[in-house]
Amino acid sequence: MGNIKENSTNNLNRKYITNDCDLTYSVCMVGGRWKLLILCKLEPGKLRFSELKREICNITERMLTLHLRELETDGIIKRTVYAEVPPRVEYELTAIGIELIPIWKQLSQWGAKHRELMKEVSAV
Amino acid sequence: MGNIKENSTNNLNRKYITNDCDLTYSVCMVGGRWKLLILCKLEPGKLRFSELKREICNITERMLTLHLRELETDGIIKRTVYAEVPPRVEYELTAIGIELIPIWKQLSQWGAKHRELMKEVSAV
DNA sequence: TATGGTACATACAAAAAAGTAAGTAATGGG
DNA sequence: CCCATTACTTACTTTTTTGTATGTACCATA
Repeated sequence: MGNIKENSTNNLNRKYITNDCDLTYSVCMVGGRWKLLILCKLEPGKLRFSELKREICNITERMLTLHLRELETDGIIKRTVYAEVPPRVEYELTAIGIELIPIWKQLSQWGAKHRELMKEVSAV
Repeated sequence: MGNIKENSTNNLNRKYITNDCDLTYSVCMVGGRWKLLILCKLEPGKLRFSELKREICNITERMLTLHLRELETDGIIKRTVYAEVPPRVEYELTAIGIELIPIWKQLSQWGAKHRELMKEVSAV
């Protein structure tokens, strides 16, 4: 997220893992703290920076910026700047980003089911 | 992974996010560096600690232990200890763990497609 | 008695991610 | 000229995750 050390074991391991496994690669791509929340908010359509900020309470501007940048770099969202003052910037899912949606739905359902299951277990 | 500070903003935000969103919850559950690789290896069936270690080159015993513990705590894998010397411990997916498999497949395909796409883009 | 294998545990260090606080550019309106 | 608004930067601190190195229990076998 900030600077990474190119030759740290940590970074080399990340590369090794994501090269080796498409699944790990995918999860890395959306693994940041706020990324999925951002993507969820963008599902219905375009949103401005300030709208995202308002919708995701607790996120700081810095975190929002960083995650948006990474998602953009990874081609999952598209950023459009309008030459106005004060500035207007809109974010939206790209085609490949939209392809994630049906998969999310399933993961989401799995999560809900898992959550229920854990509740039952801890209740016993 | 180690000790977490219960009332840090970091931890409170994690809780807020995972409570709010089943999707983020799911991804958190498999978000550790080596977790998905471990789960992939377990897909065909039970494996011993040492077998996992051998199959996932570069992983340290500490990391393998930590991730296995978390996956176990989260009910995604099951740990069976045999009272032998030297010890034998086997790991396998649970029912809810197995339910993740079809979702992985799709995510994996998405990842492969995304990877191709990024290659094309950077080639231009 | 020393050695070896298995599946860990522990103390510590390094790296990365997340969060805090303050500042910036541009310009239209008062 | 001063202030407000928007979408960010930047420098810094804290927290969390990952990695390194070493140690442990158990008993069978050499």
